[in-house]
Amino acid sequence: MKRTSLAGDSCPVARALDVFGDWWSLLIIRDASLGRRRFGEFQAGLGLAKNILASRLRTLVEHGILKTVPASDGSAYQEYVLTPKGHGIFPILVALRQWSEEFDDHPEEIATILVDREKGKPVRKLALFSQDGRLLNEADITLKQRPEAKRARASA
Amino acid sequence: MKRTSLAGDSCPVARALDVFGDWWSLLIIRDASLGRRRFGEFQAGLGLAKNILASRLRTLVEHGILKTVPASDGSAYQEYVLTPKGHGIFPILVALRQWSEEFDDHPEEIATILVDREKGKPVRKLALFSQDGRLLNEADITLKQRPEAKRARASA
DNA sequence: CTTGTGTAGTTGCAATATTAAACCAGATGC
DNA sequence: GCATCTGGTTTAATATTGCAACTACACAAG
Repeated sequence: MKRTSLAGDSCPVARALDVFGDWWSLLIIRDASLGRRRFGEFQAGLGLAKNILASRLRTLVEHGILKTVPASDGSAYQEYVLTPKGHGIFPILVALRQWSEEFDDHPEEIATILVDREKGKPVRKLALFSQDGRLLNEADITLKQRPEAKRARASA
Repeated sequence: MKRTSLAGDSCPVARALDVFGDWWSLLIIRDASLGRRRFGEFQAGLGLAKNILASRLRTLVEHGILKTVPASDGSAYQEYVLTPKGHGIFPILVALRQWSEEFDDHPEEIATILVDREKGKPVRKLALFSQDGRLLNEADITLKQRPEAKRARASA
């Protein structure tokens, strides 16, 4: 009766959700990407229970999204920072943000906007392009079975 | 002691997660975007308990992501289809997929690839551009306080 | 070195959510 | 009309979440 795991699923969306698809993980990752590093910072900023936070940090570290490093202030504590795999989640956060900006019923409650650091102007919407540079929308794409070949069989 | 709601949060990421950030909603939306419409299709395809599915469908309809329509086969049953707000989640699904494709520890278990329908070639990675067309990455952006930010609690 | 305070958790318990399975009503098919 | 299919709801067991209390160690002051 455990919560059903999506780990072995063949769908990459499900596989991603299996790693950080719970109620808090993406918010922890968001805070990490904003520079929060310490257990107490996450706990105070998110307002979640400490046992839940400890559990989430543990699994995010296990999955290689966060790693622990010695505290940057020279103390004996540790800090949690994003790995490259964790930084790879950034586009997902942007996509979530842009969906709320476009479709939220109360957009006036949104406090911040994403701007490019150089010019201070809002960014464009994330866009999907074909290999030859055409702009694609949902109707222009389809799923194809992955060619099973690829990896050299038996790396012997 | 209820599961803490993120609905009133000022962060657009949290607001999006409040709507479809649970264990099953995004998978239901994924299936809907692949053309699944019937309760039984979702239930069989996802393998989740029927009461959970019923509950999720109800809240997704309440949030305006799905709507019910008369069955397309002329029967007296109803079907669930994505609204424009629901179709707007598509880039999030793409971002999740691309993260798994790039960072999953067992990418050989991923069954499908996303191709453009016209040429049948894999799509490019989602990309974020500035208003004047420069390609941006995580380090090139920053958050700015929204000018007319109204009341709200908590973080960025 | 002793006391006090802050940080980072763990533990125990109550409340809530998820699951699986049984049940049920209306629609469909024969 | 009767059996079956579809789309749920109900019930009971189990798992997860949230909260509060507790602990262990770090650090700072005296």
